Order: sequence, then structure tokens, then C-alpha cells
Amino acid sequence: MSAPEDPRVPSRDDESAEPSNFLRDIVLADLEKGTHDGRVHTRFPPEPNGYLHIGHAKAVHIAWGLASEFGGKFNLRFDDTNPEKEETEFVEGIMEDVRWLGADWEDRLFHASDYFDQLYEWAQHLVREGKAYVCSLTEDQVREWRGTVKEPGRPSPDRDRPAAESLDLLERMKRGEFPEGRYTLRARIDMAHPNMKMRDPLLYRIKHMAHHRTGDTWHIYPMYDYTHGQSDAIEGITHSTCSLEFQVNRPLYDWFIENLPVPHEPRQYEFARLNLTYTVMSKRKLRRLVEEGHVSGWDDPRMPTLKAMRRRGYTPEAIEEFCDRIGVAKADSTVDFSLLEWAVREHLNRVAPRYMAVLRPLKVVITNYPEDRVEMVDCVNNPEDASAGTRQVPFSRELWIERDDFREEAPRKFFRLKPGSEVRLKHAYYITCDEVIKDEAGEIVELRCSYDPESRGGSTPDGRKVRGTLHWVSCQHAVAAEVRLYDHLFRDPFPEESGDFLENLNPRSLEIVEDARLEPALGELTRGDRVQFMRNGYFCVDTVDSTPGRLVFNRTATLKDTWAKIQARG
RNA sequence: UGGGGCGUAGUCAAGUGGCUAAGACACAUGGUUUUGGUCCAUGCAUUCGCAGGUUCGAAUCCUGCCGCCCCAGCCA
Repeated sequence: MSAPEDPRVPSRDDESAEPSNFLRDIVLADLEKGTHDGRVHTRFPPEPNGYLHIGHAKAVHIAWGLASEFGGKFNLRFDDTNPEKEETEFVEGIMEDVRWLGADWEDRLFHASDYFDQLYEWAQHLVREGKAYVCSLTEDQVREWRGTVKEPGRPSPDRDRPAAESLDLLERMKRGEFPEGRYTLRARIDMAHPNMKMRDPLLYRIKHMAHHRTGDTWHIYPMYDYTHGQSDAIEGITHSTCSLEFQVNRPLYDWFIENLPVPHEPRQYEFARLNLTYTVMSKRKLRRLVEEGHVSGWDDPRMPTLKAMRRRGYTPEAIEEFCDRIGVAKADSTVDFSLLEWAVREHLNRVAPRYMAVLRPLKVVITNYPEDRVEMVDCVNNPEDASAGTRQVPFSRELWIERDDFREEAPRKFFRLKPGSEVRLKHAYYITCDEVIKDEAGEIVELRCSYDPESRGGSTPDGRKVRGTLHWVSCQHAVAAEVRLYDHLFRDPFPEESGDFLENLNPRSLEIVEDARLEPALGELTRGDRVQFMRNGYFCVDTVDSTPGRLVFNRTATLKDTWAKIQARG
């Protein structure tokens, strides 16, 4: 990349460059100054206690993006310091998600638990230096002694415990000689510090619990603050990115780096986490949705989890585009769901092959078309991509069209099928509606139409204009399938802001179409295939419930629907 | 009301003293169209939370005020 002629021209004018943001600018400046020996090394540090969601995708995108753009490295590190909540099950799931997003940690998969020995040695170091002590206050006492945001705390009676004594107690804590809660190891900083995090924070607590990786080796486990920065230091992380709520932890992060003989000095930078309209992002709330049965699981396509979005048909490319568009900043914000939808449409429009599928079938009989005749018509697979080619679709006397595409009494702007009017059947023929057949209840059950043999392929020698073009499926060739239509999980764009978020669930977030009629080629699709149902939306074959004999499709996103807007306006 | 952050359009977000405040999404209008999709064109902040001040010149600097978020887990 050559330097711009005019230095004031931002580099983002260069199409190959990432849009800039304050983190990127910091890295750029560090590279300029030669900080960290000119290295860029980032990491994504999930706790393996749940599944990743779109907010985590932003965090991965930032960390991985910084590393990949500047020829740096990216680590995946599981922050597994609390054996109570962590499970191996999540480790595999998270790796799958991060890999799917396209972030490559190469051979650098780590666990904070890899550093337990080193962390323990450093804890002893702090004790010897008079910077940490074993405290015998109970949990409640610690809380009480800590003071409040407005009042300073009081020093623990053990604050001046001799180093030798603390060392001995710490060793015995480690060996499991004491019950949980009996002692903690605390940093000796400042009980009157205006930042609560600096009031002699806990470094270790006793937990007689097996760890998913270290087994029964430990009876004490390090706290997040004592673990995170040092793990970054050990791995040579240069820019440790995290979300805004950790800003108050940064002075403590720095304190450990300054007071320990670490091999490297990482720096922490915080950005605003992602919020999205019409959904919730907190692990606790997502867990409630799953556990209380409001969704079918963590991979229910309505969930904002990555495994759900993957199942729904979202692509990593779409998520990356979305992340590029939302930017990186420090202001709390909630992004419009429509931007995510735009991103997935933008990608799928380019790559999804088009097919015809009728979701709510209405029979059309073409009275002047021979009963036993079947013609194969040529259909374009993707008008955005000539290389996608064409396919043959069978056309016959009896067809299914969309119920919405016929109106017995139609408004002026309705240019689909109505009595006496002519429309085009996509890639096939023009038809005119001659007669409407109803049952005893007055329900329309069939349309009798006539076709113009001259219009084969969808145009006529006389060049007459036909305003509406409908998709269709030949009855005798149709494949039946289940189609699941998803809408926002919540009806309120800010479900957390008014009452219990569960009260804002959208009762129509899932509509199941049991008996859609598809053109035969769709019957050949396999799990995970992504397509466009023309005039309907983007769909993918469900990876869980679909079988070759009974296809199940998930709607990823609708197409933009200008007609729906016109109708809504009245 | 201690400390740490943040307020630019409906939503994100550039901008860091000097031409008419980027861009995207959304929205609106028109055009093209064998998907009411895509695509194309146009419009959409006389003003940057508010009020003063400094300056020839302020979203950018100063002062005061207002609002929102985070911190008192032996969670991360």
C-alpha cells in the first residue's frame, strides 16, 4: 500500500483499507513509535461458560482484525479461572464459532489455567515484597470493610501479617488445608482508593472443586483481575482489547504489570460492546430464554448466538461486513437490527441461487394448455452472477401460485393477478385470469386461466408490457417442504427497557409453513444450503431437522418488500 | 453527591481550530427491471447535550451546567 499523495486524504479512501477507528489509530501510532518492538499481538479471551453471540463476534472482529491487518498474531485464550461455571462443552463450541468467523489462532490456543503455576509464583513474589497478604476476613466482612463508593474502606486486621506467615498460609491454602471462605489472598494497595477495584482486591479464593483442565491439582483459584493481564504478559499480547465495563479494572491491570517481573508489558484498551434492537445480549437473559423454553435451544434461529445465526443462514462474510459498518467507539450504542439484515442480504444477493417456492399455494389451471404436456423452461440461477448458469424447470397445465399474488378485488396499484388481467409467470408464459372458483364457504380454491403460446420465455413478439411477474411451481412436479418463517424475537426494539424482558417476546416470532410447494430442483438440496426463494427471501436448509425425505427450510431474511410498505400505508 | 467513561441525523459513526459537518443503515421520491429484489439518481444535521467564554474563525480550546453508562461478586 503506497502512501496517499495528500496526507489529509484518509486511508479509508483506499478500498483495501479497513475503516479506521480509535483502536486502529492507537496501533498505527504504536507501530510508528516502535512500541512493543513493532509487534501487534491480540487475543480473544472468552470464559467457557456459554455460547458466543453476535456481540462476541464484534470483539473477535476487532482483535483478529487488528492482528491480521498489521501482520500480527491472534491468540484464542479461554479465561477458565472459575471451575464452578466452566465446562468443556463450551470450549469446543466457542472454537467452532471463532473458526467459523474466520479468525485464525494457528497453534496458539491457550487457557488461563496453563498459567496457574506461574501465577502462584508471582503471588508468592508479591507476598515477599509486602504487596499481598493472606486475609482471614469472611466474605461479608470483606464487603463491609471495603467501604462504599463514597466512603473509604478499613484495612483488614491481617493487612500487616508478616510475609513468612502469609507465605505459609498461602501454601496451606493451596494444599487444601482450609475450608472454602476461611482465607483469601489479597493485594496490599489502598483501602481508601477512590477506585473500588484498588481497595486490596482478592487475588485467590479457596475452592475445593475440580477444574475442567487441572483436575484436583488446585484448591485455590486466581481471580480474573489477577489472571488476565499476566496471561496477556506471558503471551506477549500488545493490545489487549475488551469492553467498556473493564475500564475501572485497568488501573489494577497496570498495577500487576508494574509490580510483577513480567516478561512483557501489554496495554488494555476498551471499546463499547454491541447492543442490537429487538434482541437481548446478556448471557443471563439468553440462558433464561433457553431454560424457560421460550426458544428451542441455544441454536434456535431466533437467538443472537452465533450457532443460531449460522443455523438461520447468516454467513461469516455478512457478519464481517456488519462489524465493519458498525465501527468501533466508546459511546454506548444500540445498532438497528436492519443493518444486520442489510449485511446478510448484501452477501446473499450476490451468492444465493434463485429458485421458485410457493409458500401459501393457490391452484391455477391453464385451460388452453394441453393436459398431458410438460415443457422445460430455462431459468436464470442468479441474475447477479452470470457464471451461475441456468436450469430447466418443468411447466404444466396445473400450477401453484402464491395466494397473495391474486386479488379478486384489487387496488389500482396491485399489478399482480386479478380477474381479467394478464401477468407473467417468471421465465414461462403470460396468463390471464378468466374465472375464479370458490368452495361453498366462499373461499377461493382455484383460478382458471388461459395462456398466450406466443409468450414463451416471458415476452411476446408484439412487445406488450406486463407489469406483474409471478413465481410458480408445477403441481405434478412440486416437492413439499416445511418452511420456518422467523421474525424478531421481541416485539419491542428495546425489550429490556420496559418491565420484564420476557413480557416483550414477539408471539409471532416463528411461523411454520407445513406444506410449501417447491420446484423440483430444491428437493436436491442438502443441509446448510443457502438459496433465494424468488420474491420471498433468503432461506437455508435446516441443519438439525431437515431430512432428504422431509426438507425443512429456515428463512434467513426477507427480501425488501416495497409492496408491503405501500399496503401498510393504505 | 467518590472515581472512571460517554453525549454529532431515526440508528451507527467520521471529524481533534479554517472550504457548504464524511460514509453506511433506515426513511422518502424518481428511473431501470422477466424478482414490487438488485441496480441507478436525488433528498434527508444552517448545526454537533445546554449555556457562557477565548479566537478573525469553534463540533474541535476554556468554564459552568444537564443527561446517560460502569465500579461496593471470594463472577468475568
